[in-house]
Amino acid sequence: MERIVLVRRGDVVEAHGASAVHRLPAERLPGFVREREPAGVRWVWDDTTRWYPALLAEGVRVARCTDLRLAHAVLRRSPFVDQRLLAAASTPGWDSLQPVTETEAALFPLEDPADRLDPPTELERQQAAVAASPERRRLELLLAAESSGGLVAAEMTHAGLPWRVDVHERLLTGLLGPRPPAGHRPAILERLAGEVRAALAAPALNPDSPADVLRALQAAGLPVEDTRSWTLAQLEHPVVPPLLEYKKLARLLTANGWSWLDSWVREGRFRSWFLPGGVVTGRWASTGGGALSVPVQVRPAAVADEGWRFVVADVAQLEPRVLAAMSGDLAMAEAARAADLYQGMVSAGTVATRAEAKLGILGAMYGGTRGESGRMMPRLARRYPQAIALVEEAARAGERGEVVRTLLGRGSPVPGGAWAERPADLGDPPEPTGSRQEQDRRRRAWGRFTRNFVVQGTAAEWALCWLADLRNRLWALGEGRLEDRPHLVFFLHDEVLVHTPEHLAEQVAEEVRRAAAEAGRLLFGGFPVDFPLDVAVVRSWAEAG
DNA sequence: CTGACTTGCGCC
DNA sequence: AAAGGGCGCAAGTCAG
Repeated sequence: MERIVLVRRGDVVEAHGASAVHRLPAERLPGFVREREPAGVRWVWDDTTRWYPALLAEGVRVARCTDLRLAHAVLRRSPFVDQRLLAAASTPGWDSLQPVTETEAALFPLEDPADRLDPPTELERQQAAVAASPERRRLELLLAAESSGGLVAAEMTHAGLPWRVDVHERLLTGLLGPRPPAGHRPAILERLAGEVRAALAAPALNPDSPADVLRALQAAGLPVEDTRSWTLAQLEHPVVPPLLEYKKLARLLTANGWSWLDSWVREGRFRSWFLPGGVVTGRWASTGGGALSVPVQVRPAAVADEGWRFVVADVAQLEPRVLAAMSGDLAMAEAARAADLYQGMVSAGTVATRAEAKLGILGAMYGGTRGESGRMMPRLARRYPQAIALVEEAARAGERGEVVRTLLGRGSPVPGGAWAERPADLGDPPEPTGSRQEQDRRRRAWGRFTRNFVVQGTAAEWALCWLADLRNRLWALGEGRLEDRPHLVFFLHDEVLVHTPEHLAEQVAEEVRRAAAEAGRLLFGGFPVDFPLDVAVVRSWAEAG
């Protein structure tokens, strides 16, 4: 497989191949890539977000790339890497390189810091670091998956998630009333605000101000310290129903109301940016429109095009299954043989009820030590010794300030300022009796983070492999441009949406399952753990699950 | 006025 | 019923 490193030099692009360097004007790049792509090329560039959108806009899709920014971030933290091999004058530049999104580019046409970096030499350092690693194979898989994630993310932004403004607006009008002029509350919110003020005898109350609401609740004699919905729901008072209703609808208005539509939906597509590796654990982040927390409430507006369908797939209980596999815990893997892992634990006699199983497993992965989930731990530790030992060891390592890693070698951050130095920095006077307790509290909190890191991060690796393999399978199902074939339009930790012509939907569903099985093999070889999917072929996202 | 922080809540 | 881990976002609040 030929490797071609692309380098921007002003308006000229240099393409460094194995035997030659081509220089071409930037606008000829799409043609250049299109021509060479069929022969099989791994394109190497500083950062997918700086190159790929322009190629996609010209209808050019690439099969493989190396994203040096993403790879650099992984290698710099990996305990599998000898950091000396990565060191260079430009290391801080690569460390601080940020992905670009269209809005930023348009608003801040500043000189790009990427232009001061040299991709060919960075590639050499990265290759040397991987080659010298005792865990070369794992790192290679992680880097390939991460780069592929960069391609998927750019393609999802390019295609956008089909979104029906008319459906969304009907939904808003039904719940809130007609769209009000700027600066005014929708009629239904205004009515609820009036009911809240009346119930609290507070005519000037601003229900959007938590502090204001808290004062009014306390003045009415209610014993509350915050205004969270759950807190309010515990109270017996006439203000509770209208206030809860107000908060729910106000949330819809501010998070996914008319201005959200104005900002994020264009030409029938919700377009946000997905940022692979945006979370320290390796999960994706997003920017623009809160793409990773699209409420169930508005999902009816995500509707496939005429003659098209969504294939919606999610993995049941991804993280516990990953924990079973990465720890090699055969007893837990046996419970995971059931489509419902928690039910499998009940069948095996480990716990009495599904609710207990869920509580115990979540507690083990998140570090819940109190209440029922804490009481469950001894039983889980007896039954699933390897799985529980893995998370316990990760927690202890974190408490000692050590780095932990995922299966493929993504390293956790060092605790840094998070626990010891911070109180002084904040001017928080260390109380003689409290400071030790505070330190212990911080240590335990970091232990909960590292405990979760190993599982969440390895689950993110599984999901990346799933996505990468699925991307290739989808491409093979169709012809023409990306958006004419079945293509990914959404990804959320353990769930994907594929937009596909209706006649290919069943094939897509099958490929989604095959890709999941392949991801399991890639990460865990022959270890007997299943990753069962819920797959639905639907017109609207709301019909799934 | 801007920017940083807090609060609360949506998603996994 | 959450809790316990990870996020993004909007509005209010407050310091400079």
